[in-house]
Amino acid sequence: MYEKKIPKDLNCGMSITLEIIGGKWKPCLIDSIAKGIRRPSDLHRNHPDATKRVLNLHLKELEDHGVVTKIIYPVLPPKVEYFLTDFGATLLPLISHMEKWGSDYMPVFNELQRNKLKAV
Amino acid sequence: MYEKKIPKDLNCGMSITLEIIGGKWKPCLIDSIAKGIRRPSDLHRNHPDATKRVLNLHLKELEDHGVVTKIIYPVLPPKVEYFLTDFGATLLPLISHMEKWGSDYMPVFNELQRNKLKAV
DNA sequence: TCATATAGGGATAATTTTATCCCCGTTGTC
DNA sequence: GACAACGGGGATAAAATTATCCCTATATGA
Repeated sequence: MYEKKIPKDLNCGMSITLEIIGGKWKPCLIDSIAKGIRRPSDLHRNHPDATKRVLNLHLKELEDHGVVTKIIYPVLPPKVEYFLTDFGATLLPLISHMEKWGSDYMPVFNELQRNKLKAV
Repeated sequence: MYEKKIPKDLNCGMSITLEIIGGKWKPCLIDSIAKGIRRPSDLHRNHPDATKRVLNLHLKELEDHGVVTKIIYPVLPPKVEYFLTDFGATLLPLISHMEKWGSDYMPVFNELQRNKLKAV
């Protein structure tokens, strides 16, 4: 990504976890790649709300962090595929845990949001 | 927080989870409060790298999201305590999962960072 | 010949998050 | 009287993240 000016705190496990999966589309990307959606264009079709640009940036970071491997086939038109590394695969249980918590408490959360709106 | 202009996607469990615990100090705050550190000044002492300002903002959001309860004692000098709600307590296993993953892979991660620096 | 699909990225702007600085009022202590 | 501790927050700046727009290049099919 761009050059960062505030050093990260790497002593805390949580900050490392968030450094790796904290991007807006990273969990989705990891999930999709794990499900076999490997090509950039397919990933983009799978997440139309994200820009190609951002997906590329995030994929680059995931690659830099050792979560995915990028394979460029020397053909034309170009073909690229991303694969989850073994390291990246260790994230899957964590991601589903986070996803599950959010889904379980989505009703609670949305209820709160509605009440807040009424109060305002 | 400030007024947001880009609507959040509330269909995805992951986005709700990150909405709730995604702030820079939120997991630390939840963790500290769960451990019995309840007063704002104590929380600040516990996380000196964070500003009082940011801690207040984050605590406010945690309160709005129903994760903590704020109790203001009508005394002088003022006394305030935060408590984890039952809802907030359901976050604890998730947070320790994230914390554990980060700690487990901290060596791997730091090794990668070193190699990247050498390459540059 | 022209549109489309493929993968990528530069330049810049908008948005969001976090940091910095300084202020308020009260009580107790030196 | 001066000062620290308590909890809080306004105004503003910096930093980080994400969005928008447009361009490169090649091959295929209409």
